[in-house]
Amino acid sequence: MPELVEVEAYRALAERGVGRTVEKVHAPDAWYLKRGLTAPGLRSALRGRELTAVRRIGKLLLLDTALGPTVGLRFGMTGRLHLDDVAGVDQLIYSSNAANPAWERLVLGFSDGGRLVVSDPRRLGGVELDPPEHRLGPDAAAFTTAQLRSALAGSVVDLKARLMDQSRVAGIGNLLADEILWRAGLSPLRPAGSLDPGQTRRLAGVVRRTVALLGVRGGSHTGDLMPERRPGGRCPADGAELVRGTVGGRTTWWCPLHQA
DNA sequence: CCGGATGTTCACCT
DNA sequence: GAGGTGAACATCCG
Repeated sequence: MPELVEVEAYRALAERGVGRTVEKVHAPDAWYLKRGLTAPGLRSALRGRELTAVRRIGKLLLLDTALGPTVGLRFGMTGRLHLDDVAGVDQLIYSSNAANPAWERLVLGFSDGGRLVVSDPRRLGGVELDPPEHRLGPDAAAFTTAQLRSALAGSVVDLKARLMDQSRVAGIGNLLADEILWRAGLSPLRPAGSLDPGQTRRLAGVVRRTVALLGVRGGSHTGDLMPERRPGGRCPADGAELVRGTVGGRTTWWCPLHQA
């Protein structure tokens, strides 16, 4: 599913669109257009505009246009990006890997004949103009220890819930959170504000390294813990049987032996 | 064949 | 204000 890792791959792919001009806008699904946006409104806002930059904050992909609005793309759990029929990621867990034109929620046709396509079977993502970027916390791929400290400080909320709070830290979803906490040896149930300075510094490092590693491997589902997230699964580090629970409203797996 | 599980965001409630 | 809960989504798995 698209967490920071997948959306970063989407961003790199979408770079190919920079410098090209939008000629056609196809937005057949009104549900997918958020915050009052309509298909005619989107069309008139984008047609004839050149893409000047592609950015990413957490799981939010941003397409800047010359003298026009910024397009915000969210991919939910099952959204995919294609550009000129090249896929942003090879495989997306929890989503169908088949292609189906009925799942195309947004198509930007460029004047050179290429096209940028957002397809999303379950329609959990969305498109908006000029999204409120300021509501997102620092990006987990590049944040500092000090930024993580302030994101966690003074909170009694479960550590995992805080890491997934996009307004505090942007980009971490459920699978990434479990992998990070497993690597850091921290229980998802730890009060967020209970980490000492050394633990916070180490966690910041684990976050950055895990994001980078899974990016190289090719997705948020490529963590070492992932194959063991099932009944009877065992900790790859010490062999203890993993515990399953609900933390921050999401299914959570962790090692009761070394995650404290 | 069908019920349950799946993660993200947001509206709503305490 | 901060934190918790549930709805909506549609497909896939057992």
